[in-house]
Amino acid sequence: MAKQRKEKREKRKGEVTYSAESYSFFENVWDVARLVPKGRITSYGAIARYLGTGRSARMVGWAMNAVDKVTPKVPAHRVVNSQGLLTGKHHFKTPTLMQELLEKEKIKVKDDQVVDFKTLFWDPMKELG
DNA sequence: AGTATGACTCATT
DNA sequence: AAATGAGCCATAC
Repeated sequence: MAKQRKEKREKRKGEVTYSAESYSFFENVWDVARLVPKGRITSYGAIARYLGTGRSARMVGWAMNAVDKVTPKVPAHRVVNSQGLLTGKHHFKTPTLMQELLEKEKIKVKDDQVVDFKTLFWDPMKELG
């Protein structure tokens, strides 16, 4: 029994097996995240709102937590919180990776906060809808 | 099965 | 202007 459970777990890790609803939700989150242009950023809440789930920004965070398990890759580093703060940096391979990736795209970061956040902000509602 | 926990956000104080 | 509380809802334990 324990073995079965373990196998189930492994499978889960490798694939994306959520309930039908959350499955599409996660997929949508990733899709939107992938649409964020290089050198721009967006926020969890913006994605949530674009998907119509309004206040479930936390779930967007959960979706980001799962980007390891999914392809093509999702530029999770381009998703920050509503203030432009790099709140998710501890979930990257190294705590500094997120900032490094951003700086690679000419996005300046100071004290874990994106400089010119307002200017660089990419709103899916505006850009897509 | 119920509680705790977030890569969040908004309103209120 | 900074701190606090409440809403959010899928996972983890």
